[in-house]
Parts: sequence; structure tokens; C-alpha cells
Amino acid sequence: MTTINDIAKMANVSRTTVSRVLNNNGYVSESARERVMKVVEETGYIPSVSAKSLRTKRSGVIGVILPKISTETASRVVGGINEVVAKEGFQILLTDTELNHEKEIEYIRLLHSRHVDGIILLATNVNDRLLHAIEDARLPFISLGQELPGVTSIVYDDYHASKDMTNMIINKGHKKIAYIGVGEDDPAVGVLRKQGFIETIEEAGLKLEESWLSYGDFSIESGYESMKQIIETNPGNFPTAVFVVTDRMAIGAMEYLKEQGLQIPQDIAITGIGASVMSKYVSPSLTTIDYFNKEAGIMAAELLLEQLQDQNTNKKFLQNYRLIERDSV
Amino acid sequence: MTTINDIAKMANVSRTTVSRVLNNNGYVSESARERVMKVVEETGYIPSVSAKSLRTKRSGVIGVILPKISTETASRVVGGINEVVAKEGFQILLTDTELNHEKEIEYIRLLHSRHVDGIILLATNVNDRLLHAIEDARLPFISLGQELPGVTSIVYDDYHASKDMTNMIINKGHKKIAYIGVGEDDPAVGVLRKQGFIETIEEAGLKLEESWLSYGDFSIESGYESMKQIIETNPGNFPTAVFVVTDRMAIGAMEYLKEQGLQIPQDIAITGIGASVMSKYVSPSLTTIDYFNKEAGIMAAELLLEQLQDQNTNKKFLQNYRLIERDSV
DNA sequence: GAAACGTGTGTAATCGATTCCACATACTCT
DNA sequence: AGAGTATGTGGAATCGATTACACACGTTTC
Repeated sequence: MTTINDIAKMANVSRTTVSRVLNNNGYVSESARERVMKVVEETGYIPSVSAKSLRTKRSGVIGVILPKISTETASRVVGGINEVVAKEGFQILLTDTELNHEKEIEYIRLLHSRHVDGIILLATNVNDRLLHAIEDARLPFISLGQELPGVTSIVYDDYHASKDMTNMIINKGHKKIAYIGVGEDDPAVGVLRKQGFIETIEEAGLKLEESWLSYGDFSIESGYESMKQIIETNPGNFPTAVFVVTDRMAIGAMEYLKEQGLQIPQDIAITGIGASVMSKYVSPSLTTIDYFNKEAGIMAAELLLEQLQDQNTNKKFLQNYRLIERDSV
Repeated sequence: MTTINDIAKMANVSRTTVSRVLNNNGYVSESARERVMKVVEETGYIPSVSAKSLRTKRSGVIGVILPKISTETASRVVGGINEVVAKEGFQILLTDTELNHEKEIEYIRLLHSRHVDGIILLATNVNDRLLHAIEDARLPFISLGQELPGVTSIVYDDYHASKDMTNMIINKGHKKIAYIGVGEDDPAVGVLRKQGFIETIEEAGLKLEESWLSYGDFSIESGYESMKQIIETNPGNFPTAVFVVTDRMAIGAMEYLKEQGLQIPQDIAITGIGASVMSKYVSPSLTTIDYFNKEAGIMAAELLLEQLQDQNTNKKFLQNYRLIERDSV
């Protein structure tokens, strides 16, 4: 490995001067600059990032913590983040919590020790230890998907999205509407979406049977099972529509309905949330809500870069959404 | 930030001893070890990775170069890689070439300068400058998806997979089979898959019309357009089956056929490659080939970790595949 | 009882950069 | 002419870890 010292010797200057040339600061004569650049090009020298980062406390790396790496949402968000930070010469250091809350905290500390310049967390829950870990890291920090107190957050408008969707279902004349959700340790998907649904149902004066509520774990299979449960526990009293909080679970639910020979949407209508690519190509195509994940990633990255300059903004940003009406309702 | 010096002072030992405790090497008395551990836990001290990496030349980071970050294939592979390397305490540094060949080279050099311990490249093409860059980096290196001479490569068996698929189509009685592919600068998807298809067609003594060949760019839309082109340029002489080299393009093609009121598979059968989640849930469900992307990622990571120990293995590994017959043929 | 070895600890050099400071010129302004 | 400023350069400290080496002590071994 060639180092700055080698370059200095070869160009007949001190390493101070080499550093000045490379970082474009301080006075350097034209001739010295040319000599240095020539040697740099000839040798293909690249400065050691470790040394640089040790000295400057900046690494040019952004840490990203994902709940699950191989999901459409995650990869769209990461794509958005990457688009922005790559332009500024940053890299992404990726970690995957596999939906394990402990790991979120562990990874924050780990990224910290790696001297990342900032962290973007696709949060799935809120708890004191997590907030503490963020506080301790004292790093530019963005939470995406959940509102974390004291942290700049970008959140999807889950509540209103759910209300809009539910209202749309009601306006189509449905009165018996079932719900497939996820656990309430997830404040956004688990709590807000449910709240939007239930409040809208109540506002419309509709009845809500306990047996029409079921819960999955984000997977297609769990959507299938939840739908099965609802159908099997309500013989002769099927709901006429099902509000499902994610596209994947909605698609699982559709599978079950199709297997049972039930027509969508004639017998039972169904909706999802997330605007996955799949939602467009299943039959019937799925009515869903687009959260603009990539744009959210872009926004997160931009806010983070801003924080790298100025001090903490610590605001909350509501990402907008769009209801996509298709053939499943 | 607490440093090793702070810990040393607080525990009343030299920083050498602290380092010994943390890295578990050399002799340390039980009492010293306990004192150090106590202080470490109290302070939540984490060693600076930059300093460590500067000294040891190892960073605990694996560089991954993707052609496109937000695709199902990429995220499955990364998921597999992550599963393996995370267990060994490695992180993933992610870069995205956005299908730009120049960036592959640029990123290899950049990852090198970041002292990554190894690189996994999801290659999309082969050229001398790329090989040169890999050589220069002198790093444990794995190529996934393309065979690179002199580099340990994991390749999908595109040729035989295509042959199997084509044979399966032929065995169903089809004689007029169209092809939707991608550009031939991609040796695996563009060349091998086409070769497998064409050779099988010829072996079976079938005719191959030039107008039954069409090319897209991996996107769903390009599949749609390619299908449209084939249908429009062959009025009254439609093929009865279409071999498409990726699921996404196949799904685009299906869209067009459905729009035209053509029945799949009765009027025209269709096949994809890739076993995307979507392929299972479109109607009719798509016959495709599963390349076990996640397993390929796992294998890549394992091979890389092996290379970190021993010296260059430099072998070629053929990943196996599985034909999934569904309702589109 | 001396040599050899095992155990425990600390000193100091080192990795490859950045940056403060000192110093040397050359030019401008009263 | 002398002070002040702009320009150019290098010496040396520094960031926070690892590790070769030296040393001290206790225990075996012949």
C-alpha cells in the first residue's frame, strides 16, 4: 500500500503539502500541486480512510438499520437513501435487525463505534432503552416510519391513510368489514392503522364484531391464516370486505379466498397498504395505498445531510400518500 | 468519547492490559481482567474501529457491489450474505452501480481504500478493466452471477436452466416458441440463457423465426413492449409459447397478452426465470426457475470468509436451480 | 542452585492521515 | 524603511488502538 509518506517523498514535498493538495485547503504553489497530482495519478494512491477517520472523526459512512433487509419496502427506502448520499460521496453501512428489538440498540452502538457520520433507522417500535441509545450516540439521527420523541422523524400518515381507505370501502356500500392487522408493539402499523380503521367504522355507525379482527406477522402466509380464521369462525356471516394493513398479508388473504372459491370483490372485497409491485399484478389487482417509500428514503437522507451541517433540527415530517383504487374492491 | 486510555486509568492498568482483555490474548491476571471488564461495562466503552483498523489493516467490513439495490434478486442475495457475515461480526458496506459498468471499477477502488476485508460483486458484465481493478485490489473477492477468470465465482447454471425450461415447453407440444431476452453485454442473462434456448430449439428440429425474438431491459414495462412487438409483427402467426428470461419481463408480457384478451396458457403459454415472489401470485401463476438467490448469497459469504483465512481458492461454483411448474404453461 | 520456563505487566513504536504552529519569502502600504 | 499581510512549506503532535520487547517474579527441572 502506498501511503501519504510515499507520495510526499516521490513528489519531493512534505506530507503536509500532499494533504493540502488532496483536501484542497491551505496554500500550495502551482508547481507543488502539479507534482503531487502527477505522482498520485501514477501510483493510483488512495488515502487510508481509517487513518483519516481516526484523525477527523468523520468516516463518510451513513449507517442504516433495517428491520428486514429483503423486503420491498426496505429496498425501496435504501434505494432512495443511496441515491442521495452517494452523490455526496457517502457510503451506506447496512445492518439488519431481523425484527429483533434488542439488535436495534446493539447496532446503534456498533455503528457509533464505527464512526459513522449519521444513522437512519427504519424503526418498528419505541422504547426507552432505544431512545437512550440514540441519545448516547450523539449522532445525526433520523427515524423513518415511527415517531421517536426528540429525534427527527419521518412518518407515514398511517392514521389518515387508514381512515381514507376505510371510508372508501364504506362508500362502496360495505357494512360488514373485517380487519387483518399486526401486533400493537408496532406503533405505526399495529396501532395507528388499526385506530384509523376502527374510528372510521365507529364514525359511520357500523358494527364491529370481535371475530372479524385477526392478526398476522407481516408474512403472506400469516395473511392466509388470518383470513382463514375469520372465514372459519364466522360461518354464514361472512364480512363483505376486509381491510388488511399490508399488501403481503392482503395477498395471502386473497389466496385463501380464491381457494375457497369466493369471488373478489363480488363476494368479499379486500384492500392492502404499501403499493408493492405485486399488488398491481395479482388478480384481481389490489386496491392499496402508496407510501412513496423511495421518496421517504430520499427525504431521510436529505434531512440527515442537513443535520451533518447544521445542528439538530428535530422535527417531525409527515410523508404523504396516495390511495390507488384497483379491482379488489 | 471514552478511549482505551481512559479505561486504563480507571482500571489502574496500562492500556496494553486493556487491549489484552478486550482481545483475549496474552496473559492477564484474573483480578486485572475483572477490573477492566467492570470499567468497560460501566462506561459502555466501545473501541474505535478506525484506530483498530488503521493498526491491524482489517476493518470487519465486507463490501458488496450491486447492480441495482432495489430488486428482489439483490435483496435476497444481500439477505443471505448478511446472515452469514453478521454471525462473524462483519458489517456490510453497500454500493449500487445503477447498472453503470464504470462504477463497478470505481467502487472496487473505493472499497479498497476503505480497508474492507473482502468484496462480493454481483457482476453483470466482464471486461479487462474490471479484471484489472480486481487484481489491483488484491483482496479476497467473490463474483456472483458471472464467471470472472481468475476470480472465485459463483454462477447460476443459466445454460442448463434454459435448456430444461425450453425442453419442458417443447414437451408440452409447443412448436412455435418466441423469446424475450436482454442485451448480450450481459454474459449470463443475455448470452447463456439465449444460447440454452436456441440450442434446444434447434436440437428439437424446430423453426425459429427472427420476428419471434425480442429484447428488453429487465423492466416489467420492457416485457410488455417486447410482447407487443412480437404479437404485432406476427399477425395471424402467433407463437404458442414465449420463453422470457426474467420473471419481471414475463409479467409485463402477461399483462399485454391479457389486455389483448389472449388466454394464458391456452392461447399462448409463458415462462419466466427467477422465482420472484410475484411469480407465484400473478394469474395464472408463472412457471419459472428458482435460482436460490439467498443460498447463493450465503455461499458467496462463506467462500469469502474462507478466503479471509486461507489463501485464494479461485474456483468456479455452479449454483443449482429448480424448475417450478405452475399454471402459465 | 542455576538455567529454563510460565505468567503478568508496562513502555514505547507504530499504523496513515490531519492540522497547529513556526518560519521563510515576497509584496503592499503608510 | 519598517510594519503588516498574503503566500508557501515543513516539523511535529495528535487521533486510539495493537504489539514487539523488556522486565519481574514464581515455579520446574536437572
